[in-house]
Amino acid sequence: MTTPGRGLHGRVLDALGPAITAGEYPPGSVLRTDELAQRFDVSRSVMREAVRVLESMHLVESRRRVGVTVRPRAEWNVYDPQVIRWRLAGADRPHQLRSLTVLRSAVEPVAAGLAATHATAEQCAELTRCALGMVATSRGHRLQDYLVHDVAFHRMILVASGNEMFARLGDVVAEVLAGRTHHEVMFEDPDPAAVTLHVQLAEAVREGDPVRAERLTREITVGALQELDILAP
Amino acid sequence: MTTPGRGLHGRVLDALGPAITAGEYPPGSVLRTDELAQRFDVSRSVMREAVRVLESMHLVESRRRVGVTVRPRAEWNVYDPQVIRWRLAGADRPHQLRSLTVLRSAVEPVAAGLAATHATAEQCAELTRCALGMVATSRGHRLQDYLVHDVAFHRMILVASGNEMFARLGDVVAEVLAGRTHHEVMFEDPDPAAVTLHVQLAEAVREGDPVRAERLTREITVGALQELDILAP
DNA sequence: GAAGCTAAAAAGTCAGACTTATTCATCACA
DNA sequence: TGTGATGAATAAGTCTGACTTTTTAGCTTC
Repeated sequence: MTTPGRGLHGRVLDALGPAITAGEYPPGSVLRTDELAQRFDVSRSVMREAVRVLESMHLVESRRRVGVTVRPRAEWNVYDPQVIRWRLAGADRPHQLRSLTVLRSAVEPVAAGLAATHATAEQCAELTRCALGMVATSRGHRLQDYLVHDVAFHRMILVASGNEMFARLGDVVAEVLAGRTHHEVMFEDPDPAAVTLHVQLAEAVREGDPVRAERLTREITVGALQELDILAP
Repeated sequence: MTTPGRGLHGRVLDALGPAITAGEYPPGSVLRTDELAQRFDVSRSVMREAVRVLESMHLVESRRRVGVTVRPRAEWNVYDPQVIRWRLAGADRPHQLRSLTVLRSAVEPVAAGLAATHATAEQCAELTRCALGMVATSRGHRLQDYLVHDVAFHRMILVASGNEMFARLGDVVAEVLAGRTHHEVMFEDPDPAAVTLHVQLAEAVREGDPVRAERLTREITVGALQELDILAP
């Protein structure tokens, strides 16, 4: 989690961002900087900085003589980690979770395949450590500890792929896994089959078997998708 | 392409963004707002807005008493369309092009599979139109016209997938295809085999055959990757 | 009814004064 | 000698008020 409230403009963003992404101000809505500044009790300069940030996320568009217009959802920078967090915290969390899980199902298998050929010895070792950690915490209602290893594991796969675009999805995957553990599914211990798949995946990467690594990851992500289907068919 | 120079702070960004992403200010470099404001001949308020935007892209970090620090590349929001454009315009364009093409190879096949089951009749029709347009412009050095249809085709696949995360990669794919046509490979007419694959893909989606759609798209993206290997082995 | 003019509205810009957090160097004390 | 407290310097952060610029909407005129 990033620092919540780095300055006044950050506070404003923490209030406005979630409101906009939640659809509280529907696309086309017009806000006025001065009015917002009054509402949040900050100076116009601070408000302007906040608007600039929202603008860079393509959440709003600022035009002279008209005001700050909320843009349609299709134009939002939905890969911005901040936007993702705001949306995950809001009402369309289930929808968002599904979108991201589908993205994972596309990216992670390919990343795992690349990791099998590119991973360094240290990365392989770390991967195995994570898998063992998952095994060790997979029983006895230690979901919180399990999550830590799970996140580290998937993050390492993405980093070890050697592709920076994949690597930067680590935070997204972390959010999805955390969200799953905290609010939605998984009230009991994780599926033993899934744990085994992770151990085997670490093996495949270590042995430099991209085909097997990709196939195993596909099984993992299919499982993640099925979890969602069970929850919201 | 977005509007270049929407206000003074935009001009500053158009100068600073490319400089930072090009590594002109290496990670750890410290800039001072006042100095930058002087250099670009703008007021401090304008400069502060620009810094806030760079900060929201995780390109820099602003801290009291120390200044504006350039963050390490690994922390940049590399999915921000603006950042992508800056980097594609800079020195590590080849590296960036490769990263993005690998991303395409992961995402597009899955998107095509989803499109085969989710695409509306109108989307299927548009897809076919695009494919025919590609055929029509595939000979006689009409690369510019070909590109338009190619971009529209891939964009439609991503949109028709029904997943918003995929849909938002349309701009990225457009940048990659445009970059390829304009500067790097493709001095002659496009590969006829690739054109055929697109026609068949439109077919597969129309017929609702996800497996075939995914397989065909994999062939297309493998081709795109090979093009890069030929250029920079 | 179309073209052009005018006035208002809201963002954009600037300058300057002031506040606050953070760092670094100095100094006293153990 | 090392450690902790003190204080000054520094750069970002904030606020205010005046002014500029662009764009729209309404009105006038032909």
